Amino acid sequence: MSRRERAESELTLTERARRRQLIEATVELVAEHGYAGTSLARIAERAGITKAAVLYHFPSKDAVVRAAHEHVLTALVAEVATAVEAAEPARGPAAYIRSMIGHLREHPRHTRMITEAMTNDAAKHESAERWRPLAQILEAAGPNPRADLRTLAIIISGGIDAIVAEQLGDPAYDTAAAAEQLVALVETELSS
Amino acid sequence: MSRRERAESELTLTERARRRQLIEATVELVAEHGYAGTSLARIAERAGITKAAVLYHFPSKDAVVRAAHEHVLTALVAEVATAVEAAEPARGPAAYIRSMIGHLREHPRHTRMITEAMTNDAAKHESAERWRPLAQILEAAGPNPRADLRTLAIIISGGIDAIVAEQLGDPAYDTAAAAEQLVALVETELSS
DNA sequence: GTCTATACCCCGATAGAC
DNA sequence: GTCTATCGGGGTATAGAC
Repeated sequence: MSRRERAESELTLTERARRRQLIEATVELVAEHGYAGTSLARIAERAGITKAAVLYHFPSKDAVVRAAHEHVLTALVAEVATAVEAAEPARGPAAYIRSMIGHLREHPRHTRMITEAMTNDAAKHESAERWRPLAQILEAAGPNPRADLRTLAIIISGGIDAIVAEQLGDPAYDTAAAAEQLVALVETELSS
Repeated sequence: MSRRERAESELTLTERARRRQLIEATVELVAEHGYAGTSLARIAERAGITKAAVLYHFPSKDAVVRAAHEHVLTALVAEVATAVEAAEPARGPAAYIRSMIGHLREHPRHTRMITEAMTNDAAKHESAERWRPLAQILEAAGPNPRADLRTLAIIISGGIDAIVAEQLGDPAYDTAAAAEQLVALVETELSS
């Protein structure tokens, strides 16, 4: 709803420590019990304070969860961006797919946090924020006569989500191999 | 958790009418307000009875929502199965994609109900129930040297979900065109 | 067999004391 | 900055009216 009221630099030291502590507790709890199973009381308990104290540092439960979501998303976006920029444009889509699936495989708790956040209405994230960067990467990879890049980006994102979700339910599922298969599918399409 | 205790035929007339009424009310409410925004009190209010009366017909709120979810899913599965069986095996994947996206476009309320159910823990649906039938359709479509069919099925399902979700956020999005693009992608892959 | 009334406990949030 | 107290509302369980 509203932007961050104060800049990070204006926060007290203890304030920043508390926020970080609460965010970490929230990421763990959402990973373990999902959004609905994560109550203010549990977050407070894990941080050693009371419900009301949590609501002193954040205006609402949704704000806590949103902060935790952003924390985790920032790390993901940074890693994917680095990987894509390090690749030559033609391999951008492959770098995007591999780094995103790889990051989520290495941070399963973050994964649950992100998937939970996508569904709960806090996800006022315009879906465009998800597909537009990928569509640009696809465009930079070269001319593509056949596909609408928005739809292709949406399909790829959905495929990534489904692969990652599959591993959540079946830890033995080989997401690296799945990533390679998705990469092959996309590169075939881009050169068709 | 447990199977249906009594067969449909053993239910009272009023019981069946009430269940249907409650399921319809729940589908509408979940479509309008999401799972979290759908309370027993609202379901009861829309049906003209009290919370406790709802819990006479169903053992819990989750059971009501699960019944509503199954109701909607049954219609989807039936339509898709009919379309796939009517197609020659080689066009099975195309029929699957087109009929599923088409059905969800024509029943937006069902769509919200299904996507909400997928995330909330009531989704004890082994994901295998989703990808295995599609993997069989892919297998029946012909020999496929390159792709692991489980992963291909997972990617296709994710793509379908993402396309349908996109339309929920942007009603102007052309899901029919997106379906054709996904069909083309899959058929290219299957003939590679 | 169908339903109402009631009561319980947990949740998110607010007010105000320390 | 953190607490207790309290509120409205949620899901659930039971007693008992009809």
